[in-house]
Amino acid sequence: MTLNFLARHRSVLIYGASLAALLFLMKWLEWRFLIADYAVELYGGALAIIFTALGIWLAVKLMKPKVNTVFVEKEVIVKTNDFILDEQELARLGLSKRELEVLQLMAEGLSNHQIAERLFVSLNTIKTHSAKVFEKLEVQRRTQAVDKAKKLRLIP
Amino acid sequence: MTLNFLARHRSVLIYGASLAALLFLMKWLEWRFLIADYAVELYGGALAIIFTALGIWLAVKLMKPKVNTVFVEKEVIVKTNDFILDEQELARLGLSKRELEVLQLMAEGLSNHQIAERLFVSLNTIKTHSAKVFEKLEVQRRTQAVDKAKKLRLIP
DNA sequence: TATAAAATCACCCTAAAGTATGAGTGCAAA
DNA sequence: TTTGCACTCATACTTTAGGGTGATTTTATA
Repeated sequence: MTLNFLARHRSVLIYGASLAALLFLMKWLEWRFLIADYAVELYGGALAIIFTALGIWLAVKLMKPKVNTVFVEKEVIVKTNDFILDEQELARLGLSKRELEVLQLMAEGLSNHQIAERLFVSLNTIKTHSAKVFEKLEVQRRTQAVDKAKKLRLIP
Repeated sequence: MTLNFLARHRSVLIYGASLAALLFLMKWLEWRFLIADYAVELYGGALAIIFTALGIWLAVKLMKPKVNTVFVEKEVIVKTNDFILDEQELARLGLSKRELEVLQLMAEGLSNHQIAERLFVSLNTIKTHSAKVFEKLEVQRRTQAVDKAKKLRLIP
């Protein structure tokens, strides 16, 4: 870490050290030939060097590494299954509320008998309704009715 | 060459010039406040602050900010109604190519007889395949098989 | 080459779906 | 009040689907 720092700021340090040395020499000569009246300059010079170093150290310490956030898009494929009843088609075909109900349950895979039980009616009633549904959808069997109803968006 | 040197070491030169100017100022102040003995502490304090700031400035200028690159995955929802076969589910259930074929035609509303004709096989073959499909899907009737297969994304 | 799985086919039987015909009740609109 | 439609239910019959058992051929893999 320190070695790394030294390596990277070699020029600055050398410059600083040279300047400090020069200052020191200048002061030393001045102090040698005069009394301590000029000790202030030496004191000031040392202070300058020390606090410069301190400032550098603080900056290094406080500096936060810049974070570069790169967003990578990841596609998530979602099948849209939002069903919206085609009221217009429903009206056009003239399917009654009950007929649609039977069709829906048919599509869910219920047998006629099961649908009858679900709706609290007799099996005959269900046969009647499904016959009517087939007639209006112009189909021959439940699988055809379901397929067509899905395509016409009558059921989800 | 010289310009290049100046450009690269601009901060250092500025620092040096600043230091020199400050030294001059120091000398000038020393000479001006030679009488005021109490000015030493104030003088020293100001010097410390100035050179700390200068050090920080120098560090910021010279130090290249460390850049941390962080990769963040951002999910992009792609809504589609295009049918995508769930190969995994298909494999899990162990549906054969032929079985899936029969299931698809079943969902289209074809009777067993019609499917047989379409695939150039006998009605018995279709019954066998559909029986196998029901077994693997754990259902009892074609409408149930179709409903489940759609939900499992085996058929569109 | 042997083996397992897929594909194909047959036959028997039952259950479920689908068709046809008819009837009764309730409700809303003309 | 009458009429038409939706809903409900019944009966009889036909067709289709579904379950079970068994067999043969084809295909791919170890």
